[in-house]
Amino acid sequence: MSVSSPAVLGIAVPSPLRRLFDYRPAGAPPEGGWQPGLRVRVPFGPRRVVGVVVECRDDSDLPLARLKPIEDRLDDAPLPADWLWLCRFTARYYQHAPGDTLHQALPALLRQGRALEARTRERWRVTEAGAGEMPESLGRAPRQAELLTMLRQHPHGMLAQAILAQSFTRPQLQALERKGLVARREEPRTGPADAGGPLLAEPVLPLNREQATALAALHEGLDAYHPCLLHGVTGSGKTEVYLQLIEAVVGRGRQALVLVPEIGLTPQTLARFKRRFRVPVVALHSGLTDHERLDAWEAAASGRAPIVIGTRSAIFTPLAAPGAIIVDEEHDGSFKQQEGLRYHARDLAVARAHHHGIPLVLGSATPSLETLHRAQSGDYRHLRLTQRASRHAPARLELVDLRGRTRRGGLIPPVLEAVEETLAAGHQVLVFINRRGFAPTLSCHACGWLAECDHCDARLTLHRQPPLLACHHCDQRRALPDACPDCGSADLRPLGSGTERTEETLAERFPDVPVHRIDRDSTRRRDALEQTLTEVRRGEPCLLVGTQMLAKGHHLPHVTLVVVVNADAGLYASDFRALEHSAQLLEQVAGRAGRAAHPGRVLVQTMHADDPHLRLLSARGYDALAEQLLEERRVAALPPFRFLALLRLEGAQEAAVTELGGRAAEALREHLKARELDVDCLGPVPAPMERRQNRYHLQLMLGAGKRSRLHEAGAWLAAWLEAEPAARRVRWSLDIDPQTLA
DNA sequence: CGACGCTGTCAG
DNA sequence: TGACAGCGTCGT
Repeated sequence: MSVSSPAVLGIAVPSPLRRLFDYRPAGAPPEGGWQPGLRVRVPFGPRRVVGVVVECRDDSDLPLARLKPIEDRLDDAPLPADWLWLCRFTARYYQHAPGDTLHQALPALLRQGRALEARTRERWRVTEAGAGEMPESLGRAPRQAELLTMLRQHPHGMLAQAILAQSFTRPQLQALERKGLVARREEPRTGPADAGGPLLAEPVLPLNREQATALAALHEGLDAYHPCLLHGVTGSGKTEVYLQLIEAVVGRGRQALVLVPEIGLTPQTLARFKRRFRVPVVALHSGLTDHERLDAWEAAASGRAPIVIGTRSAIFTPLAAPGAIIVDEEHDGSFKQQEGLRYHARDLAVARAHHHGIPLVLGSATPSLETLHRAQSGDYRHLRLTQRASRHAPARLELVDLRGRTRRGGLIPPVLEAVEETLAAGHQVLVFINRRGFAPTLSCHACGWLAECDHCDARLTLHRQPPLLACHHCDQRRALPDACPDCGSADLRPLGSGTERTEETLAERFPDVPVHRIDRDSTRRRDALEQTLTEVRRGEPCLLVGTQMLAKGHHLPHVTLVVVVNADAGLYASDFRALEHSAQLLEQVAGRAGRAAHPGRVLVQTMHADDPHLRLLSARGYDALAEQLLEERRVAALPPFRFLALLRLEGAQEAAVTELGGRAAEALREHLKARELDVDCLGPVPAPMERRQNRYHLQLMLGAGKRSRLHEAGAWLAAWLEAEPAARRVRWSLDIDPQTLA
């Protein structure tokens, strides 16, 4: 087959510019000819960068003579086509620069130009000759003789690493190799995908009727795009369904990709997957080195890794034989990247499963309203798991009215009594408080002064260990003042409670019981969280005080009382998703209670015990509230009934940001009117926290009933901004399907 | 006079 | 985004 050579290569280079750059091919084309997916090194301005060929064409907007030739070709074969497809889809959908998108989706070493090759390890074993009698030639080489003896005891050979660890040397190995007594072999680092034999390393767990029905439904569609919401209460055994689906997928020689929330990729979760299967489970987490990450990427791309499990960015892992995608806790906010390329891994999972024609499972006890809506409208199959393994009904939320009650460390007397009773019964208590630090802020009792950040429109949080005032939105840290900077009074008092203060109060009140605090400050040390949880799982009575970190994933079978210090944060927030997220969080926290032999109680402190949403959640649970919220969204024309995009603008000078925002809105409105596009444009309005890190934040909201219209308007706006000189002094980004309006 | 920082421009 | 040029300020 002759391969024609294109005159022009459209190349994605690492830059925020939303276009490809054209180059002329140079040097020998690879065996398969020039193709999208090949990496090249190209001159770009004063730099040399690694780019990826995206288009092979015969013409360019520029005269061919003005195009620079590429400097170097880095690959013989293109990067995986499924990966390139997803990157291009992502760049288009999120209106992001193609080069930047591709680079973000590539392991660091590939980004730097490193070759993509299977990383191997070296195994040595004795040859037939070496297995016979000890040759005389080794009479004067005692170490070689010892080495040979050792290798003879390992019929499957030994890794070079292990041999060298026994203080043998490489020259000794090579000497034996020259004598034909031992041989070396390179083997893949992760074992071969299929060594024959059974797939499972442990038996499957028996399924209840609902699980069996769900699994059967999933089995029906193994060869087609088949999206399902696996809607199962905490403890209903979603993971077992995933595991048995994966068994079927891998059994057919395909690969499964599992996405989990950032907080969900715990050693425990991973251990459960690894325990079940005899095939390699590749985990992609933040702790990997660049080499390990490249290794994992290669293992997935080559098909050697049948099971890939990872957080948000793992959606960009290429797969040789995709068989299913599972998104666990699909409602979790960590699937949405909140800066730069603002993609949602769950939504990309949907697109990817559709592209490959494979099943997709979105699992959650508290599905996002988006997913719930699509399940109800028939886009997704709705599979429910309502039974808990423990046979106790999920704990109901009991609302505790805070009005007019004195609080100690955030807790009122009847709640403290409930804590006492639970501890006395030999159980554990979890106190959930969504504020780090000692207290939300410091105030002057004489004049009402509040400690505020110099760089943000925010209060400084009071910390006690170490004692300081810190801003949770920027890096400002200040020493504690001795007196009020306004009136000089020395009567400065903490206002409200954070984890540190609640911990302190509880430790004073219950001196005989250990109090463990779990938040970002206390678990900064690696493994600190796992250590504490191991301790807690031993089951001795104790108190756990923590933030969101505690709400998700972790099994705490001895906790029978959960206290939510304050449920009001999301109740009346301006963000239209705040209530949904609050309800999900409360339900998740409640799910921590009473998983073992004892039923649980969940006490929810609130200033708004009469709030209808809160009452509905308490009386009838998340599903009922979700129905209500969906109805409200429909009436208000908000997602999932309408599609949104948010233009965020930020800059050091307020005037420049405001001016640009105003003109962008005006230009867009004119365009929408002229083209009769059914898209509305709200703003510009200051962002909820207008000043952050001394930068002003402004936003413009676009809404449309049809995705294609929104897309068109967004693309036009991005193009306008790129062509606008004033936009260079203001940082701007387009957030398609924004998760929060902050 | 050179060191430094700010701003504007350009990238095929 | 990042490299660099052009320009102004400042310190010795």
